[in-house]
Amino acid sequence: MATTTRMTSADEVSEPHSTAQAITRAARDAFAEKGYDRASVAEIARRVGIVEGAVYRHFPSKRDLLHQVIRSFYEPLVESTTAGASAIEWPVDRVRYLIRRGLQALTDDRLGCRLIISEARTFDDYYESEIADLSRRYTSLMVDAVRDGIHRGDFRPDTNPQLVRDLVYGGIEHMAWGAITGHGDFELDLTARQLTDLVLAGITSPPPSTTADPTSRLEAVADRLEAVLTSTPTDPEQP
Amino acid sequence: MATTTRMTSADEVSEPHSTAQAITRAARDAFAEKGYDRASVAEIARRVGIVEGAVYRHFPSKRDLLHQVIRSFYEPLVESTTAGASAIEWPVDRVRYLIRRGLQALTDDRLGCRLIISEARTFDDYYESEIADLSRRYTSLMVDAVRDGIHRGDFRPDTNPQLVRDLVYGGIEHMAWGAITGHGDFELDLTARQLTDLVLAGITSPPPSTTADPTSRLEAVADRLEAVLTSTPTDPEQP
Amino acid sequence: MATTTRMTSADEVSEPHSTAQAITRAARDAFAEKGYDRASVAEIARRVGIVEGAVYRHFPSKRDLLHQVIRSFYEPLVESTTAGASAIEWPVDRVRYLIRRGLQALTDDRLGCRLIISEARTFDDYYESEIADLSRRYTSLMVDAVRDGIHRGDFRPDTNPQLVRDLVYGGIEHMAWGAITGHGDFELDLTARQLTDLVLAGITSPPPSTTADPTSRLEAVADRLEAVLTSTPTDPEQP
Amino acid sequence: MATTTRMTSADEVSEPHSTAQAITRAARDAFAEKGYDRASVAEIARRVGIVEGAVYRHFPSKRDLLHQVIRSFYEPLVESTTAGASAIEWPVDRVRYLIRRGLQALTDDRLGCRLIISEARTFDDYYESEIADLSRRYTSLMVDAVRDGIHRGDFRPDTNPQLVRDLVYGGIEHMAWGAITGHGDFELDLTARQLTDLVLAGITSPPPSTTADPTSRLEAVADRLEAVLTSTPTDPEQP
DNA sequence: GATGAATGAGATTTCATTCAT
DNA sequence: CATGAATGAAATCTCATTCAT
Repeated sequence: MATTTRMTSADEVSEPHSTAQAITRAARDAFAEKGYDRASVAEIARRVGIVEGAVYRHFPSKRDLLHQVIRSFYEPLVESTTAGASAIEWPVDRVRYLIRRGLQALTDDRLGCRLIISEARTFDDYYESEIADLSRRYTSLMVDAVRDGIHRGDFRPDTNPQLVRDLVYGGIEHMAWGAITGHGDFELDLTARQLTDLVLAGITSPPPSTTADPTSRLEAVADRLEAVLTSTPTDPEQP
Repeated sequence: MATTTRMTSADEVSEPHSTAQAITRAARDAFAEKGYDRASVAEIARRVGIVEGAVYRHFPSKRDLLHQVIRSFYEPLVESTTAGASAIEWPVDRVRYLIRRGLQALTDDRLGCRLIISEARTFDDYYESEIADLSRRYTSLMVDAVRDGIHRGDFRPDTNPQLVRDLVYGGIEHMAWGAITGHGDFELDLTARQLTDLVLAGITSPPPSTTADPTSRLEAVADRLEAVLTSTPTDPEQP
Repeated sequence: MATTTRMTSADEVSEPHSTAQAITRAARDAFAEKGYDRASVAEIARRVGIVEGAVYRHFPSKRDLLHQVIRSFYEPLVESTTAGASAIEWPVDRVRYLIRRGLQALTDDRLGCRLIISEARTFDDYYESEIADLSRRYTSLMVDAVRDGIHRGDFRPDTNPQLVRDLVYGGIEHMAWGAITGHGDFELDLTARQLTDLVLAGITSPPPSTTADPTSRLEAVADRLEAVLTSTPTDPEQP
Repeated sequence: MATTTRMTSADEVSEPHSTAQAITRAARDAFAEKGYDRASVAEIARRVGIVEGAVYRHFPSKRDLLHQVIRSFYEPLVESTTAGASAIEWPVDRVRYLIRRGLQALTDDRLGCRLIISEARTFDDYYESEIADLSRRYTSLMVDAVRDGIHRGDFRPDTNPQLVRDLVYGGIEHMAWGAITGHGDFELDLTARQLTDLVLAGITSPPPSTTADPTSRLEAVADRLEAVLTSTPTDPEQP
């Protein structure tokens, strides 16, 4: 029975309604290429090889189709990223992971990313919609990681987690446009490392070896030692 | 009488085509609120209080109107920012200025920013257009500042200027959306400082005063400790 | 039942898109009556009994509709005329046929003719279009016939075939306007004969029949005169 | 004073309202190039260098402007051709003249001719208008010439004058299109001669030596001669 | 579920014409 | 007479959506 369920489930996942999936894919391409408004249902149907009306057997409206398309790309991304992030204990590593994962998504499915970047936010009810939830869940992973890092003392206490989130995801989007429009490409590993280094360098707590503070602390230590040592002569319990 | 005529003339000069300007403003609002595609020329005309066709007396096409609107906002911004940046010698300060100026623009004219962010890049010929030029000129200010800073040794030699540009302007855009859509606001001065600090901390070279000095200071500390320790036995004021 | 189905199928074949055909017909009428520019798509749709937009389900543009309309009339005409002309050996007969066929077409479908005459040539790209090809093919039949006749010695060697073509088809067009606009009609057979006679008389080589007859008769006259004169001597004995 | 009046008059004639004339000329060009419907009043005004509304100071409507334009070209042509034709006595020469004059007009002002050919006839009230009158007057010159020729016995009695008119003017129009659209030019003198020769050959009465009539006349002559000759011997010395 | 045709509302754009100045 | 702005009607075309088959 488990097997049966699994297979059914597998079927549904891999090919639930082949037409519906084909429409979703065609819509994703069309929306990503021309934008939601300029991509017509007729064009999507043409890409699939069906007639316009047939689209409405699977999706109640064009707008619903957009939501579906975005969800089908975004949901797995959010799920997998959430899972991946929650398995990493150290905030620094989690930030590193989130940045790399975000860039990876961009490399894997630029059209999907373009959709989210340019179309998801264009509707009035965006912030009440399911997509907005996904977006919030996704970007809050970074906020949480940074907060966590602040708590643990890895990141500066005055770090603004929202700022880091805007910086990272905004930066990725900015790169995305260069990559999507073909002007300027990026190398995943290198970019991930550089971006991570920059951000971490910007928010990491004064590391033992890098800031001025430690030196003064050492000086303080030295002072104390000196004080102690020079006071030793006056130390009572001298044998 | 001559004076009167002159004043009228002056009025005409300072406000040469009040209708054209009114259209530009209405278009900016409409485009920013609903997006280029969903804002109709009819609506823009209604905002101005003229009929649809009258818009075409002043602008040859809807698209041209968009270009005009964006340019009228972007061009002054680029000019003033270029002027401001070129007057600042130190890269660190220039980066600080560029970040603050960018956020300032966002505070000053959110609708204009929204337009650039969400509409300027939606046309196929974007990268061949005048607006793309403005955009390149604008963001290259940051790239140049960072490059300059690398040359002078203020920024790490392995800093990627394009990455910094994407990070900063992408980050600002990301904030912009939050601010524009009303969800989440930001305080200019605070945000500018935090963003600047983060980025500068991320790219600034291990400061000459923090790396070199500490060593000598540590040596000094060591000397002092040594002195303290070695002097103990040879403590003079022995009773 | 199979038969019924087949017949239906046959009907469908012979009248595959009744709406498209209805549009073509309505467009032909409207274009012919008011001219391309002054006949609106809305009017054409109204004639068919559908809404404006429905026309665009069948024809991508108004202009394309015009082309289609012209082609659907012109192509068969050119084909059939070409076939008819090529079956006739003697140039004189071929010219006769072409003239009659041209006038016949005018009688058969004046609206179609009006379209070709007044609308086909109004577009800038006319001479690069398919319709221009048809036109050239059509009128070159006359040019070829005349050339052939010159070769064979039926027509004067100094005949200008292009001139004949312009004369005949221009003349037919001129008549067409009279006929179409209702002012002045023409009787097919009579006009065809007169036109043919005029043109042939104008280009035929000094005809064996026209020269020979009078000559022989003159010869006869001469004979008689000779007879008379020569009989004079044999006539003295007149009392 | 007489001088003043004359000069004013002269001015008015040579430059009655320079603006009005400029508009007429610009309109002629625009209408001829793009057709009446596709040439806008704005474009005509632009060619003149005035604003749209100014056109209406001189012409009550666009349509009226067209009429004016056509008349200003057609009227002189009709007048001069009428005068020229009426000065020629012999029908053959008159036909020759009319053909040459028509082709000449085409050479002199192709745009004007194009207007008449393609625009004058497109209005519903064409046949009630002044332009139609001009057209009738013009083409009837040929009809009259042919009729005259028939009366005098120069042209065949079965010649159809209307047919000749359609042939000649239709033929000229046909050539005109080739010439106007740039495809195929023509040499005035040669074409005029060829066209005239063809038409005259087609309608001229069998010349003294070619037809039946002369033959019978010759026969009559022969009869008389015969009579004379035979009677002569018996008739010489009549007291 | 799919088809093909149709709908109807709305988009951009054009343009002859008017009118206050 | 000319200007410049505006009008309002109409034109072409697009498109999401519906529906009988």
